[in-house]
Amino acid sequence: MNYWLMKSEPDECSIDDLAAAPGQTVPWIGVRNYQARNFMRDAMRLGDGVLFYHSSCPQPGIAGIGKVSSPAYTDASQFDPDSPYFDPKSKPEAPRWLHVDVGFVRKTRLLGLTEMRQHASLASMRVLQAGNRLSITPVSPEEWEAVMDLLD
DNA sequence: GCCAACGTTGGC
DNA sequence: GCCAACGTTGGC
Repeated sequence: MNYWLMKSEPDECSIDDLAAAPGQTVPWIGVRNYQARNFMRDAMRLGDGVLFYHSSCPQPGIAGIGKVSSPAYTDASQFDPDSPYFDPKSKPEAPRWLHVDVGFVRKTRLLGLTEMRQHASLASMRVLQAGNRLSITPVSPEEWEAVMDLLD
């Protein structure tokens, strides 16, 4: 069992959108960063825990809990010229980009970024490191537990 | 809207 | 394979 923090812009998909989605599951399409892709392809397992993080919004922070609900599979949007995620260099016989599905577990209070920074127990989290831009980052069991303690 | 960080691209 | 230019992310 692994744990992850996954960033989503609430304008595109908020924790409420995830809860309201068919099957309470959304395909995590649009990842166009190799490190993040490799996490999905090589390290994610069904049932892994997900901290659902709202980014690029007035109140960035952890907004809920999700879970990995599919293995990694081809992201079809890379072949769609009308998609903002279109990648003209990706070939159907060798797809570059993959994604998993993420399922809803529960909504939490918003654990804001500024509050996260105030807790020494979270100081090691990748999302808090200067210059971090990765949309998917691993979370250690200790970090996961510390977040759960703060959410309860 | 600013800007720091950092990944990607492409010329050489 | 180096590295400057450029684009993107994302908090503020």
